[in-house]
Amino acid sequence: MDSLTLEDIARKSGVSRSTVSRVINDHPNVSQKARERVQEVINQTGFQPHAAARALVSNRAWTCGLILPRTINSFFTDPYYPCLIQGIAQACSKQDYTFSLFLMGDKEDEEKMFARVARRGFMDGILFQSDQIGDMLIDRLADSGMPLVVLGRPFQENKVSYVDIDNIESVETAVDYLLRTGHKRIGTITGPLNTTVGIDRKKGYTNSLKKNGLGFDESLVVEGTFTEESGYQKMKKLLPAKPDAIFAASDQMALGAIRAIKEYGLDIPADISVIGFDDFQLPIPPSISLTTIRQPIARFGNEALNLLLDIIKNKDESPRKVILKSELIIRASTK
Amino acid sequence: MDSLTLEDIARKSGVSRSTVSRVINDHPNVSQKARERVQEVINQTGFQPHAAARALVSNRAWTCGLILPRTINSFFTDPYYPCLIQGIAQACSKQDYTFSLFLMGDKEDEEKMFARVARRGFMDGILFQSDQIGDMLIDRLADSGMPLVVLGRPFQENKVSYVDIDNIESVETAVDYLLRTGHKRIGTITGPLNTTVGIDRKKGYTNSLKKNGLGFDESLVVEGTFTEESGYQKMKKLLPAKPDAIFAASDQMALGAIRAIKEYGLDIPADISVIGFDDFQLPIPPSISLTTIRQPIARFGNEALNLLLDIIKNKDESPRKVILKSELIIRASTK
DNA sequence: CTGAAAGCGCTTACAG
DNA sequence: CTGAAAGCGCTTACAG
Repeated sequence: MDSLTLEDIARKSGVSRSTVSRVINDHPNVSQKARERVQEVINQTGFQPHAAARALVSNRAWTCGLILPRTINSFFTDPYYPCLIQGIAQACSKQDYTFSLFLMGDKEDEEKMFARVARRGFMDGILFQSDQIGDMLIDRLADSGMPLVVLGRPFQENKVSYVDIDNIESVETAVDYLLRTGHKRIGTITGPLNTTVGIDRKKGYTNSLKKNGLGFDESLVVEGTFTEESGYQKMKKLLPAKPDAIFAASDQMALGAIRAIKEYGLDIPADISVIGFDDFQLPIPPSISLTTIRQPIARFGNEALNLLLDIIKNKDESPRKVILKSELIIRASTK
Repeated sequence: MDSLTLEDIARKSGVSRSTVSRVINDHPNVSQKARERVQEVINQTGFQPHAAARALVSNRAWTCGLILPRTINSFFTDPYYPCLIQGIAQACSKQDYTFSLFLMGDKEDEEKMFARVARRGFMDGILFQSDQIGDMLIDRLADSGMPLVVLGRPFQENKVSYVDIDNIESVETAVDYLLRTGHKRIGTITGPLNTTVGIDRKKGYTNSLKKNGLGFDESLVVEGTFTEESGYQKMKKLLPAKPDAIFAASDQMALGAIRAIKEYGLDIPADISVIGFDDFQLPIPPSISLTTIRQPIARFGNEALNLLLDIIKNKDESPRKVILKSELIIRASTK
């Protein structure tokens, strides 16, 4: 590792260290000639400014934190997390930012994370994945004054900035669609009801039933955990209630539900229609042609980072929210 | 965000800034009395030293990079990545380190990543997930002089330090076991054969056959991609060859293979025994009781980070390797 | 457009 | 054990 400094580059190109700094930071006040000379030396030597020195003086670390509560069972099986990470990685790369990942397990991790995050000069802001347990942390983080954007609606939605997708509306649309296409007994496998995303998607379901003059049938509603296995187990519980359609709050659960339905000897969509939620468009498409709600996960990461950078730049105090639209994708699992 | 400096703490506790620094860094040369006084002020104010200032002067950023080539299809579906990330996160937390994640897609990401990684004062070292495509990058990274540990055996194994598990030996043991328990026609679904892990696990398979005096039967070997879906598809190809046992190079593929076998109407393990590889011990256990090789994934991350920290501290030049033992876990999918 | 100078917040010999 | 001082490698008014 060479350790050239600005001073070295300045000497080699016959200008002052101020000028070199200006060239590096694309400052306008540099003559064409000087700029070219310096640029040449930089290219030739492969000089890279010292990140820490730069962070110290400019008060900008060019790094943000992504905090994921590890309390979520689905972390290891739900493509949501890799997709989210990919989206944020791409957005960061575009903005010349870097992100540090924090996976919190126990209370101790939490304290350690908090101490490190609080160190000035370390990160410019934080992206925090909303969930039930971690939500206590949101208050602490918000109080610390560190720029913060929550991924998904947090319980304290008026206090912090967040980005979310239109969970309620999109599910409502999907269930409307099922009703319009002649289904009478629509069941749902919800997400965990101690999370806002679980609550909101369930709300979309009940909204639609109510709006269409249908009563709420307890026996048609079960609570899952977003995993394939929970979809499978919960669908078994639902089958005796004889639904003719199912809305599952994630694709993984929809896949599990389909497995249970087939095992039971029923046909999809002839006997039961199934709608999922996610449609992450992975490199390997699922073998089942699933009607589902597509959430724009890549855009989600992108919008979150942009909102965060905006807050960092403008020292904006008032919480802001960004809600992204999802889209119903109709395929072969509904009739 | 308060922005106290060392100087402020020094004033408040009636000592010099040197002494405060010593307290923070646990330097022995501080009187009990001074230490207590300073500690009290620190606790009271919640002072945290400025990370960038510290990194600048101590030449240690307390951050490392984790680089994952995103070229791998299985990134979105294989629990390997979340497990790995968790292992490294835990190890980092213990060592008071932070890690930045780099997910590379195209050539452009690669250049950006490289430029950022090369900036001095930004990261102390790099963990690089081995794979076929990214391996060109390993040379560049190694040449840059940045401390580097590769996760999994890289193709240029003599040039860089790495940690790996005993792929060849453990698979050999597993296939030995199948032979010992009376199986005659053992097939395998390998990993991608342009990766060292794919190659090594296949080698374990052929080693065992050879050692036990069995010929290599082309029709019993197919190449998968580590995903469930590829296990399913490839097993279908394998069934006409009438194997009585299968070694799949990942649990995901084993699960896919089992799906195909059951669909075909055969029984496990009565007709075909199945052994997988991974046994990540996720919070949600798989519904199938699978005989498999357990790789110590949490330890893997831990050992990798420790090796890296060691290299950083000792400026060690000669490449080192750490090989971890896996373990055959016998369950109900073998007879 | 350019350079000399101050300063960011630390750590660490050095002298006492 | 303690403090004054130098210095890490940058950026950014300031004066020209």
